[in-house]
Amino acid sequence: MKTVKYSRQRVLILNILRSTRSHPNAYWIFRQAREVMPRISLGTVYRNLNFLAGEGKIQRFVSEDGSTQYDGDLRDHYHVRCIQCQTIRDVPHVSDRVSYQDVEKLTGFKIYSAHVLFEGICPQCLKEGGS
Amino acid sequence: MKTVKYSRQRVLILNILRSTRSHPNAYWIFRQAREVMPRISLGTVYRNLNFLAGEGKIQRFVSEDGSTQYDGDLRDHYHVRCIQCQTIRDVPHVSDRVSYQDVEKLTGFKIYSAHVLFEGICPQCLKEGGS
DNA sequence: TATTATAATAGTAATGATTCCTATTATCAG
DNA sequence: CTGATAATAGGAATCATTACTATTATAATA
Repeated sequence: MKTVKYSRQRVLILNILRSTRSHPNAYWIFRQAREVMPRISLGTVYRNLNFLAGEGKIQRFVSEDGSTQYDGDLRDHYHVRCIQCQTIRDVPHVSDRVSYQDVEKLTGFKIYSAHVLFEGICPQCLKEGGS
Repeated sequence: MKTVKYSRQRVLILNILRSTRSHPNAYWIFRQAREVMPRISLGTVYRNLNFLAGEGKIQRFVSEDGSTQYDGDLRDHYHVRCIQCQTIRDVPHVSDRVSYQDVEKLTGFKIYSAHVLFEGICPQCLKEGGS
């Protein structure tokens, strides 16, 4: 049987992701990791992010600019993206819940998860933009 | 002032997208377009898809495999993706609505749109998979 | 603690989607 | 019909991600 080995690299990557509230991409995580472990390779970062996502230890989602972003926060929450500065922030709690049952009835799918992404303009850009 | 010119290519691409209920990627649209206009280039397809999305004439969203998919259906609707065969289908109507106002209060963002993506296993794969 | 099978790594090459560049062509206002 | 210029075709360039391979680190077991 296949035994998973928790390398120092794997543990480091998971810790980096858990210690930030942002939703970084692989390259950002790579640069952070280099500060601690100067010879770690970008391929290792990608391999582990995919592994951790497969294990359900982190969340991944694909952003508008084509790159993938990762989230160490597993609690069920939604996201908002600013269409001007591209920042992604968490939505801490939303009163309305989208009903899995309704969707299952309508589509025949067995539903396991839902991703909700709002788009708009963040307070910062609203202030600066003027409009 | 800049006058927009509606080239035959642009019109063709929009029509292809409106005549399908699938959510194709740029390359699929390119192949369809070639059937009608054999010298059209992939760059033209990309340029026009971006243009049409900017005009609000089509919707675009980024799929799990990193490629972008396009949708000619502008009515407000949700999507379901099958995590096995990767197909994306529309969810025709959902009773619960996610409240923009709540999100605006919680985040300070001005919200313009929301994308909802459910993930699960489609009827086809449920049947074949057995589990 | 030492041995050993193999999972995981570093470094680099390869891939694939998308954008950029430029000379040429098509569109449309007058 | 004509001129200004928006848009195109084709190909090169870019960027994120994956694949490849020889080497190293991990963890089960003796």
